[in-house]
Amino acid sequence: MKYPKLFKAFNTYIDLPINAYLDIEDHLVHKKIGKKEFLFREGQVVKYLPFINDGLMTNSIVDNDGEEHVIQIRGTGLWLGDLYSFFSGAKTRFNIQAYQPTELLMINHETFDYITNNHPVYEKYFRLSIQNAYVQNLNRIYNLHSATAEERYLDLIKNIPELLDEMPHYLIASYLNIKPQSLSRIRKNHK
Amino acid sequence: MKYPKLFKAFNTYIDLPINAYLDIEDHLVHKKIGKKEFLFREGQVVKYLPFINDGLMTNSIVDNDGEEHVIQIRGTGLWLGDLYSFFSGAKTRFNIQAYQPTELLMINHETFDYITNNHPVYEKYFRLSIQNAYVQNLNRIYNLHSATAEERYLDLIKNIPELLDEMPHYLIASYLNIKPQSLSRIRKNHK
DNA sequence: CACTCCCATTCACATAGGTGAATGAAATAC
DNA sequence: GTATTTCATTCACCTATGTGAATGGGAGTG
Repeated sequence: MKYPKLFKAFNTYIDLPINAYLDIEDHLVHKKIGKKEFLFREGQVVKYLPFINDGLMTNSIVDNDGEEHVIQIRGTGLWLGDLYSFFSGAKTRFNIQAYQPTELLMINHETFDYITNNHPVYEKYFRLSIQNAYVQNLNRIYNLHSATAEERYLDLIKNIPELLDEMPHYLIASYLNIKPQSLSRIRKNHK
Repeated sequence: MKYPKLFKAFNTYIDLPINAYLDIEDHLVHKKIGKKEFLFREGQVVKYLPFINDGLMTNSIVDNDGEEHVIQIRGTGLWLGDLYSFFSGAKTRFNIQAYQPTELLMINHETFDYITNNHPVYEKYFRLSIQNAYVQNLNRIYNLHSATAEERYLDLIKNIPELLDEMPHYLIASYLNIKPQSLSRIRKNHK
């Protein structure tokens, strides 16, 4: 088994037979990208579903004032792309970017059709996976509504303690919907 | 055709053959609920996928301080439930509630299995539908990050002008992530 | 009709977080 | 190894939004 993390990811929502897993291994597009490198940029049509086999990535949008807003942060063992663009063929609004040297395993359309046709359990996996992501987003919205900046910060570092070392603080601030100065201020109170 | 709005909703993402549509009509659970009535409450396991055939509903969470946070507002022609709870059997975190007399068409598990087995195109519809909802949530998060309270207000009433007449302002304020007093202040500047 | 209750609005004041500038350390480039 | 750029931090000040109290209108109930 070449990619145990991918196998494990599938098995969080379904019981994936080992042969169904092995059938996907050689159809994956393997890609490495470096710090600050973009995987996809706003305006492109996304041709792959990317799994982060090792690394750290952000999904962000740059607004009209040129300010970058980090919408999602995802690390090793998770997917981060734009399902909508992949399946609809529409141009993506998002910038998907690495912030550590990152190793990706990517599924293209051909592979997606191949594996879902041969192993319907994959279809179920992707449905459950997106349902889960959908609810995560609702929870994120709730969090932005109900928690203070300080609470959001404490929450985040509780969940991903290594983030402070692995990602520029100004991006963490953006994800928390505060300015870097405010993040510094909050951190000062928690030393 | 009893429910043209439902037929139209299906046809936003797929081409639904009329016979496939007719096959669902008599399996729907029809329900009417009144102002302020709950469809589902936090802690319940959601047994239906509800389509709003006519009316207006909110999805909200009450925090530890007893404050209600409106996460979603949906009107006629849209779905609003908890897909996650419906498909996983987990208890929902959300309160789904009407704010106008509301007429619902609901799909239960038996009907869902029946129609997706007989007409695979429904499977595709629900997958596309949730992908779309997922991206809407990302956009909502972006909006909360990048727009001021005033911009969010103007955006909202541009998209749903009737909302101000049909829903208590304190809930609109909650959806915008501001207090009712702040909504009043903003509205004063736009008369 | 009178009595509540609920809610939108306004005001005065409080505060979380934003802003812009200054500093220095670390990373990157030359 | 030095120069340059990037970024985290701090500070003083500012502003959008929150808070709590007061007011009055409108809907619902008896």
